Amino acid sequence: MTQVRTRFSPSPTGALHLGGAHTALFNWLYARHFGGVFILRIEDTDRERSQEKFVEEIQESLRWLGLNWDEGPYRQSQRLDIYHEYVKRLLDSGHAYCCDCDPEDLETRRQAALAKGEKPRYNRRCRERGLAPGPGTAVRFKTPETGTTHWQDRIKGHIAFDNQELDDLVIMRADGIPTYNLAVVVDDITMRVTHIIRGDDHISNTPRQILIYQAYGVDPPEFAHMPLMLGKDRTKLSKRHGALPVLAYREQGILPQSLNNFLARLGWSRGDQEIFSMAELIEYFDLDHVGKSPGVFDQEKLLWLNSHYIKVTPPRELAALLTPFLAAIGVENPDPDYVARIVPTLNKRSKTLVEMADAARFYFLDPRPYDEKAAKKFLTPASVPLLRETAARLSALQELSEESLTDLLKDICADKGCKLVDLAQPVRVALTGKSASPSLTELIPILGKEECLRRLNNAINSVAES
RNA sequence: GUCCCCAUCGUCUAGCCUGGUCCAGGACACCGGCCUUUCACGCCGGCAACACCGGUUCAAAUCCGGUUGGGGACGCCA
Repeated sequence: MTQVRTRFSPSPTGALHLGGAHTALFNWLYARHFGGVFILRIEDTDRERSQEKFVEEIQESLRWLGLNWDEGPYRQSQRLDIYHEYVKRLLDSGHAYCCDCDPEDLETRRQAALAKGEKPRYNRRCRERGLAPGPGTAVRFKTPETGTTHWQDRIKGHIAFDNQELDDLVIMRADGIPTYNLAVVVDDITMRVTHIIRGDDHISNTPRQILIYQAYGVDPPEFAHMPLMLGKDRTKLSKRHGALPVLAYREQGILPQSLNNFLARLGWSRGDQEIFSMAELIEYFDLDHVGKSPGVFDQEKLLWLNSHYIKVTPPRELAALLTPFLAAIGVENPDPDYVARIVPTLNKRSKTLVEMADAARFYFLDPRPYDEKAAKKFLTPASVPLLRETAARLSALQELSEESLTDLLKDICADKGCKLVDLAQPVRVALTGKSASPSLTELIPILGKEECLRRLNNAINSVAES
């Protein structure tokens, strides 16, 4: 069996979005599953809209997701000579012809046809004129006027188009730049791509491309058209649905593994399994279990996966990922050991690294000013004796451990005749500034005795002042 | 409009190819409860779907046809 070769071929006209990441992932997984080659190809034949910064951003996005490529990035803009040669071959073999129709005229005809509810199609004015190549002359593919073009799609099954439905598409513009359909085919032939996995919005391009393969006498690769990802309103996913560029998810504190797992499970499944490591994804991924129907992007599920991965990622590892987010709340260069210690107290209560950094604030910064509602409710004159007692006993405590602290808190309650919650909440606000936090018995040892005493006293003073 | 694709809980999906084990399973979300020093986690339970019509068959979520609905494509964009 020949080696599997897949490719991801974005056009750098914008940032890499979820949909792009989805197809990139499927191509990557398929290649990795079969020990094949994953190629990155930049389709930048649209000079107007292509931008170098997007080429960079796309690569950065793929790197973040861990979707490494084995070849490329190739750029179509640097392969013009190859396309010219291939166009010439089509011209020479009579599979293509030159066309000097006025683009503006064509455009008005198109609009008119669409307005009348007809399928816009080129009238083939130049098909038999035998025009010679030259300035102002585009090249069109001579599509067969009869017959059908069909293929066995690896996801959708058998698909057929009447050749009559296709028209003589432009394969090279008047300025000598090839169009998408020509460039893809030439690239996929020369790069020996074996499987084309792409969004099903490309289905209608496929018969045209197959015809071009046939004109070159080359067997087309396998096609697999994956269902599109839709927004909540079931239309093509876009910004309005809250779908963001891939890198925006990184900024929001989503782990790459969460996004990969999410994207993999959208359209593909393996029984009831929801959680997949990258290794499992590579091991199990196949085209046979890719569904045919489109899926809706569900932010909630992504967050659920993210909270899962935040929980299971080893503290040291997560600490490293969290550190950049700590910088955002003003904590620069924190001690890695200290961060690793706080992680286990926060990972069950955070859905994103942004949330986690926010919840970690009190570990680094003074809890004042206290959360207004929390202070009003719990830092009351009545709580002062409890805070004093806690400070006194804490100061006398030899060893800060969960057990000793649990005992300490319970003893105070027993002596003062109060419920644990009535003691814990004022202490919590004093130490963290909020009414919700990690458990006191795990946070106190991390803050340390001195710091806790300091905060307790500050809280007592703040009650006195108010 | 024309062509193409699709159709199981609100969402992601298993099951469909190789009809019966499915009065349809899992997960997210949601709603209860338990646990509990707060918030979470966790655990237990609940709600909730085979788009519709017809056909084939002893038997259909599963096969066939149609209807409806949704999506996509119709560029000298990709």
